[in-house]
Amino acid sequence: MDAAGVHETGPAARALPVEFYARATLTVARQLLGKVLVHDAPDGGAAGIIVETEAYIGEGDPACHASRGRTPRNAPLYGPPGRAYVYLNYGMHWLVNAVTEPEERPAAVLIRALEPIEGLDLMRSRRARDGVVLDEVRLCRGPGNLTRALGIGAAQNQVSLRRGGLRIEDRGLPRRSVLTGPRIGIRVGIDRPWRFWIAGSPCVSGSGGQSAN
DNA sequence: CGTTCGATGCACT
DNA sequence: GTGCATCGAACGT
Repeated sequence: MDAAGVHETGPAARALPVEFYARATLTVARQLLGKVLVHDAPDGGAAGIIVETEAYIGEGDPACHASRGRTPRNAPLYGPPGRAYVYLNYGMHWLVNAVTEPEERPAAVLIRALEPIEGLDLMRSRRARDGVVLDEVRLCRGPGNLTRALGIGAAQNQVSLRRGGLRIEDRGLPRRSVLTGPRIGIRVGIDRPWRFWIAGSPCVSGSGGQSAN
């Protein structure tokens, strides 16, 4: 609560509660669309609207990191919901997930793309490469790109998404129509339509998206 | 200890 | 559409 004890209006109030994450992963993946991923880092803050997600669910999902059982690396998947699971992929890209489901049920939602809304200049400088200026649409398109733009890395693994520098907030943005289709960038489990994105958003990765639903 | 390979991004053909 | 950069986790000797 704030000083007046009336109503809390800061970041902590807008951050999604643990109950949001402690549900079926497909539900969380869909409902994270339109929410805002925020990272207040030492070198500055930046934020964007989540426009693309993918669900990775349990040891029975061959594309989920938990498919071969619990390991030190994937331990965050087995931990409490509402925390971040951040790991290095292909030796160069940090990918950020929101851990879902009740504790001990390994599952998470991969954040794949954002529409940048805050800290655009900082994002550009973080992503600057050979002096090329990136347009807003490409700034956070792709899971490895958005972590770089937001300054997310190993230090954010397992942090709470409810308080602290890394948060996901509900800012009451208007609901937009959602499409679903197969997950991309994986070689197994492509039969499951567990990718979700906001229809028509230019910031969505891959083809941007025609598919069913 | 060596080998494989991945929830990618980007340049290039 | 193909190839490559780059590295640590996982697994098989």
